[in-house]
Amino acid sequence: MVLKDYNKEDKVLLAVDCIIFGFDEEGLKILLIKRDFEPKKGCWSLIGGFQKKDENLDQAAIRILNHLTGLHDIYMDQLYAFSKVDRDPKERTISVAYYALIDIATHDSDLIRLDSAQWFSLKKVPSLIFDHNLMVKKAIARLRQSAMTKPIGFELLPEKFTMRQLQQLYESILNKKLDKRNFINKVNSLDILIKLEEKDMTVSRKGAYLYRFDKDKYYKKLLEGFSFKL
Amino acid sequence: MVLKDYNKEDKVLLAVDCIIFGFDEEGLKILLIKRDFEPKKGCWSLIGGFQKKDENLDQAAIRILNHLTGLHDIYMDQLYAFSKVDRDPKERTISVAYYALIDIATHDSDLIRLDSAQWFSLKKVPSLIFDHNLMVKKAIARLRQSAMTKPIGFELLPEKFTMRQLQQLYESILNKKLDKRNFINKVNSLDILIKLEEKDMTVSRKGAYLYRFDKDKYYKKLLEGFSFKL
DNA sequence: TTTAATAAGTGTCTATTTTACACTTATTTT
DNA sequence: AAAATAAGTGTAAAATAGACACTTATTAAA
Repeated sequence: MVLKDYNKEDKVLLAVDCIIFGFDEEGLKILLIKRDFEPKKGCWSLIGGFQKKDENLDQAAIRILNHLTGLHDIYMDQLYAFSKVDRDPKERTISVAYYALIDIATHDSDLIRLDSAQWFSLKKVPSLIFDHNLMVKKAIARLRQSAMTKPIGFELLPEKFTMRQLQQLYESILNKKLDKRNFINKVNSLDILIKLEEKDMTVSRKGAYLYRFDKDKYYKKLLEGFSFKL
Repeated sequence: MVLKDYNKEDKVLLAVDCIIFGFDEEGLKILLIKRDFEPKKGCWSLIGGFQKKDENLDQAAIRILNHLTGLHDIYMDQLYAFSKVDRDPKERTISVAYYALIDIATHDSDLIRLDSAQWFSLKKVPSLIFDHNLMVKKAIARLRQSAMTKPIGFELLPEKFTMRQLQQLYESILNKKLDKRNFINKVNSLDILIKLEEKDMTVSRKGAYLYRFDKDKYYKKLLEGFSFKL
């Protein structure tokens, strides 16, 4: 064989589905939409769409997310390619899943126009179309893994946040209670937070100091990675 | 929109490329082939092929690996989908990379018929076609990550092996020297090895005890995971 | 204005894990 | 019999992780 004939090869539809993690005072959630088209019209599903010829998968994921939710400038990462032959009953489709992290409050305004979308707590995710529940499961596992090896939070928390919020974020992700003092000591040892003068007075009578991430140090740690045993 | 017209969507060629890691007395290597077809005939490349309609990606990876190398019953894992628009100059192609782990000696006989294939030490990987060097880089990073969070070695070592071989494997993967005593202590604490009566007398005058993996405990640890700081 | 209620904030001690480090042993070849 | 080779072995110090309880600032209610 001298020339491989690409034309003889099967082509497939390539979809992108997005697992959008959000965080608010109730904990970690994912964003789902009620499908308004067949197949599986009326069922809950991840946000998704098809890749176009002139874009790579990252771009497709960003476009689809923005188009369906209005969200922009969102952190996204590729998760996994799902390829079971009959995963989409209508036509052979391979789906590359991406996951995104956002702070729900910060992006609330973007999402207001989305009446068919809804946030679901991780523990209350309904039955989804196709293999979307599997995608969600895998995304949670990945997020958990990430939480223990690199700083996350930057994307999921508002610019200013309290230690308690950060702890609650980690508790949601890891699905377990953490000790307040140990958590603070650990986080402080990472040296990626800046303590502000300002206090958040809405959550308690005493008020809680606000922090923000030191972006430079945050991204440095992101590259290095660490082992965060919690 | 009530019915989404799948037919309007772009279809693409979906390729699978395999990063095959092998281990022998010289260390960790990857298997490359010299392409005998266009484009890029004569260049070094990963083993790859196209996915067919009636198979999922895992199956495609297994088929391609077996077809091109004769290897079978090989551990493989999906790595990442590479989708840069012009990654393949001939036609728009998305490639899902898989990586495989094998013990070179054990599979030598399978590979004998492959005169266009060659093992390259990780440090001497030549320039490859398309984005294959990027794939290799990402696969090494993944392998390194895996080595620290779950037991590997089962696939890369012969059935019976010495502690030194296991240590050399980890040294190759992590690309650093490890302390002999600390390594043994750590490995023993995992409780996944069975020490045999038998010694390997080929490597030293004193001989070295052979070990084998306790499959049950090995797979149990694989599910649990661990933190292996080396 | 005093009291009660709420969540924030703070430090130490113990257990576990990780790291550093050097000599003896079994065997073969000379 | 001596020399050479790689295997095999343990302990102490340092770093990290985990357990644990009281005080403080503030507001709302009495």
